[in-house]
Amino acid sequence: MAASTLTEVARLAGVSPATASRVLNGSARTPGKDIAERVRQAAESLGYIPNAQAQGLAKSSSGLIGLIVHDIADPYFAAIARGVQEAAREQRRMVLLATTGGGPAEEKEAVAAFAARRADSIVIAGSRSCRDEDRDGNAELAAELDRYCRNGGRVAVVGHPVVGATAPDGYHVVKVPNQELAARLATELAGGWDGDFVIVGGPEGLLTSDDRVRGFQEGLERAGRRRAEVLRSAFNRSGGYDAGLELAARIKAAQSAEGGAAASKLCIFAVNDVMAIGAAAALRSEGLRIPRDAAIAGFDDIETLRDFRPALSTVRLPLEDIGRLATRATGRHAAGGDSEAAGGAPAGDITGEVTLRRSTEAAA
Amino acid sequence: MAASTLTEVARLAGVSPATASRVLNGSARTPGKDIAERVRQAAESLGYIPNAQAQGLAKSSSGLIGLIVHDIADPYFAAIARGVQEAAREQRRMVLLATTGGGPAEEKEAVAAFAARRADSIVIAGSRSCRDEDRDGNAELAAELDRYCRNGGRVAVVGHPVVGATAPDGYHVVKVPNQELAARLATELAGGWDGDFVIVGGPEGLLTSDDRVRGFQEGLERAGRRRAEVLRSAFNRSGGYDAGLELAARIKAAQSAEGGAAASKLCIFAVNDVMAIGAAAALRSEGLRIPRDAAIAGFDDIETLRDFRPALSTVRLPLEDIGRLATRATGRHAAGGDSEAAGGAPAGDITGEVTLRRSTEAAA
DNA sequence: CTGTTAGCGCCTTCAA
DNA sequence: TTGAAGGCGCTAACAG
Repeated sequence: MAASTLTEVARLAGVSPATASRVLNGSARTPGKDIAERVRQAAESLGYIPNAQAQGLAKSSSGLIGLIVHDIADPYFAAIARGVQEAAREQRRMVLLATTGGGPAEEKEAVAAFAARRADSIVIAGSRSCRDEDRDGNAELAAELDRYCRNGGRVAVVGHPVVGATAPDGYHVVKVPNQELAARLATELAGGWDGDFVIVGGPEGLLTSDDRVRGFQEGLERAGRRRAEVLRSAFNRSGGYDAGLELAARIKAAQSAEGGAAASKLCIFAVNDVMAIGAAAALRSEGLRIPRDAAIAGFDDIETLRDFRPALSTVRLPLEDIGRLATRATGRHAAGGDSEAAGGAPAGDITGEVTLRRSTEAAA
Repeated sequence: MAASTLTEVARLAGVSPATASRVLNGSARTPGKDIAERVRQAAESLGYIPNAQAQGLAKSSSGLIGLIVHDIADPYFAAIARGVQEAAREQRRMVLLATTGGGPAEEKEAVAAFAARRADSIVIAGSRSCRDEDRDGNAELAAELDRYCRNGGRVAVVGHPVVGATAPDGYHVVKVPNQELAARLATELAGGWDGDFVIVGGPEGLLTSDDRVRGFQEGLERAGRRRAEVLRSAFNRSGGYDAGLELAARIKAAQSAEGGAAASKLCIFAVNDVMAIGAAAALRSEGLRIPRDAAIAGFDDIETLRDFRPALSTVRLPLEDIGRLATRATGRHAAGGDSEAAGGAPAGDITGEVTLRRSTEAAA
């Protein structure tokens, strides 16, 4: 009742298993046309499906690519996953999914699990952290990755290298110019905004968040503005909401102090779209309107959020491309820096685009 | 340079591979404490990672669960995927992801690929179709699933059984009461709405869409209202947008004909949230406001869309639970209908909740 | 309680 | 070109 095997196919076709194998997979070239046809028919009639585990064991390569994300339901990761999936399909590989909630300890476990399954490569998405509490976790993750690479595995990390990881062979980083883009966003915003800026950031030590905060401050400085205060909260909608409540209180206080809405208005930069949406919801729940009482901008340009009103100013990141590129970087043929040397722009060059929309319009 | 093997560990510990295996995995109980400790140390010092492929080959069971979705970046599927992922983790299994774009042909390929990898079970999410063009595809998919089940695989389908599939052992359907919930939505809506209803549905033959359309009509009827006209378009945001444009034109025509906004207003039911958002965007782009000029409701209650304004009336579906349940239904210990017989409510009973929000408020 | 012996299903040298 | 033999790493029956 178990699935039929290559041996059975061979027997039915009256050939040796070796021959059957040669026909059904493309080792050299398909042997004698008549023989080949017989084998194929036998396979067909038995409903033969090759056992990938056995193939993998014999060839020691599995056709698997492991993807590690914080949370697959987060639209940011879902978009990256789509890119990974597409690229994997091109390479005729399957993707193994692991969600970790963001801790390096879980990430380490995921890497080990992938290694056990002999995944050919691993893509790690999700912000790295350099907080003290994550020190040990990071070190263990780095060690695990190192071992994986030494055993011939390929790794691509989105954003930042794993903290403390040496860069062994097969270790790629898909860099995302968070800092530069945040700076550009700040500059453009400063051009049309008189009031002060506030940043709603994630916890200190989250590299992606830190980059965006730093970049935004730089951009402000470049535009001759004073640095923005930074509020810290969770790197998700609820964090944004909390910060939003705090800000709403301040705004209302300022408004009543100055006796009118003519007060200098605040422009809020949340380090990702989801936080921005949370903050906006909080302001709204306190009776404030955007952009009348405050402006707000995010980062990522999450597709599902594009219909949000007022339309959110943000930085468009090509999330799918990021996933695709990371995956391709770990492909069999992507080992060397050839594409970089030959084609001009390195294949891993991600770029984004500042996108100003209504949420930061100066007009009341 | 390749990862170290069990044999190496055994040799280093001075025991037989069998013993090492017994220690490192839990077959009976761990042998002699001293021996066990030695083996564990040897494994540790070699950085031993068991080869899951080899284990799978030997035990003929892989610890893999395959998940088939239309598009992982679609928040509906992403939410289900999260549930699947969680349940898989509980069962110490890993999830293999396949995205198909919705065609039965691709789904069949995915099933075959999972079968090749010897996935223990498969979860299929995404609407079934009974359109003519999908007839052959459905048949092939059904055949493939059948074969998979006969070989001992377990399958759970979300929503509807695969068209034409006999129900072999190990084949589960997680039913979603789309029709009933849509009916309830219609009834509740009818209670607070005087005007006419229109349905924005997906293409005819998409079972989920059809169920929701049918249910909504039923609910209307039950409430003593006349049936709604049904507009057909793509089962995604852009389909909703197209339909929205069409409706906007009608609404404006009606308004100017009656010379005022006092005309009987339209309530639009889009068969899923994403379509509803698309339709809402279209209305807005034509200068119409919700719920002033028309009401609108969706289905699913997608999390990312909850901050949309005006808040969307919809039917909350426990997407994560659905994924979890589907996964559990295919677990090793979920074979029989025991849970159903023993625990009262069948484990696969999904329920939803009508959630009325501002988008369908009658007040102008 | 431990070691020995066969495979799991396939691929890949090697001879023929 | 085709077949025979060995092994990928592990587990599961036996035997000791």
